[in-house]
Amino acid sequence: MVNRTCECADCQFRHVAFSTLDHEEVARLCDFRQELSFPKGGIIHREGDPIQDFKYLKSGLVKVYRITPGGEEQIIAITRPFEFVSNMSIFSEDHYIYSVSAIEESVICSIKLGYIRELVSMNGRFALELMTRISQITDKIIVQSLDIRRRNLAGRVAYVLLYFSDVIYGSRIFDLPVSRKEIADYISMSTANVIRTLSDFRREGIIRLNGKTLEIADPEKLGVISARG
Amino acid sequence: MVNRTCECADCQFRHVAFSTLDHEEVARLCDFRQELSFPKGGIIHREGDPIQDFKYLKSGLVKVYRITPGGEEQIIAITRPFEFVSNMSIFSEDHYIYSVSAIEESVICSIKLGYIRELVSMNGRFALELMTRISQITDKIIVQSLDIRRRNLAGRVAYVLLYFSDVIYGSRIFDLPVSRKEIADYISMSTANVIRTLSDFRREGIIRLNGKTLEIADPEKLGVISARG
DNA sequence: CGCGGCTTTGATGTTCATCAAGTAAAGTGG
DNA sequence: CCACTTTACTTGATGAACATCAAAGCCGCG
Repeated sequence: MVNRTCECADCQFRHVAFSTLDHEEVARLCDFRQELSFPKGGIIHREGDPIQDFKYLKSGLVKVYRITPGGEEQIIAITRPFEFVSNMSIFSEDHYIYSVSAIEESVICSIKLGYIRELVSMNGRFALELMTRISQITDKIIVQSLDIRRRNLAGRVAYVLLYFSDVIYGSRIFDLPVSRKEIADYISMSTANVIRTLSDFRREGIIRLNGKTLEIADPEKLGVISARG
Repeated sequence: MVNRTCECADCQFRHVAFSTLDHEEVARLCDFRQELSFPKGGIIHREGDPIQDFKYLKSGLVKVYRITPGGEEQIIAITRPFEFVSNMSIFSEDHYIYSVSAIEESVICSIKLGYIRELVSMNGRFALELMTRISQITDKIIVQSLDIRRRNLAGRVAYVLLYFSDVIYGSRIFDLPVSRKEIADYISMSTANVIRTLSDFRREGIIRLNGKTLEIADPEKLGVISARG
């Protein structure tokens, strides 16, 4: 699960937020860094765990979620690499307010938060770069939450399918990474109605759906439903 | 509308994010700073305007909102002083993605963004302080949006009344700062149903309501409705 | 095979938005 | 200050949207 080899200097992911670090800073980074692998379904951290590391996703796919007082999962984000995993709250809280788990097998780069704070303090360009990245990510989450809220059910399903297609996979054909129930938890509707809406789209020829495999047959129409909804 | 006198060194709002600045930095701040007053209803900035300043609210009450493709207002936040006004996007975008207007007469402290970036670069403690503040604010917005999404109508109305009471006014009796329609735009429901739900609460003795004046007569029951909804 | 979890569909009732009509309140111009 | 106009508020009635419940099919896994 842990891999301590460190080739940060050559890491292709330095552009995520570490492009401004100099030679020595990168070298020190290795001392504060771990690479962690998680199997499908593995929990990266839970609500309430103490925040001790700055983590970002190197490969895989994760979901960020919380448990409501009623005991249901509410999914906040499903994201690909380069989006931070512990983006929110690392500067404002000392315990996580959301859980994160791996939807696909995932690799996390985990850096001691103390060193990140040190870098922010010492390296102004790093501070600016990091703020920019974190802002981008939180902006996206807020916009997505507002987008979902203002849509009706068909609009929500269309929206999330286009999100998977355009943002997550960049392809009109892909395997749904989550269960119907998780889609429901993501866009705040009931599982039955997610399935019903998918069946409607299939009957209307907007999508082709076979188990988890989905093809968006008519992206324009799906876009109209998403926009109008 | 503009007030150029500068007594930043003594400003009671330095704790917002400027507590770590030294003497000289505060002095320079004055060169990059303006104080702007807005009447009730005044627009502080609009979606699409270029972002040139870091702004925060010194007094008053503002709403942050966007216009949906359908032409309706969707309110993202209603906030009191110390919460930044142009918090989001100042590091990730060069044009505002939300509009902000004054619900009550408001005073904004507006600082050239270039100087803020300079401070972040030069003063690590300031960078950390600012990141912490911005994180707190975006965290709150995300949580609130998720909270609203998972509630039914009665729960949403109860939630927003408790928000006004506990967070905005700190009192069980207050004047509603916004119209019924704005409440609807805030919690994503129709105006008629906001009114209906308020009438229900009044009939059940949970609130007393006379025009804009509202008293929460039974906070416990309202809390239950908010929690269960 | 047989069991348990995910999926699908139908039936039902509730929740909610919309429409319409009316009332109160708040501006506006003379 | 009053008549007029407009905007905000309120309520009821209606139908559409949506959640919930129940039953059955499917599929993977022991």
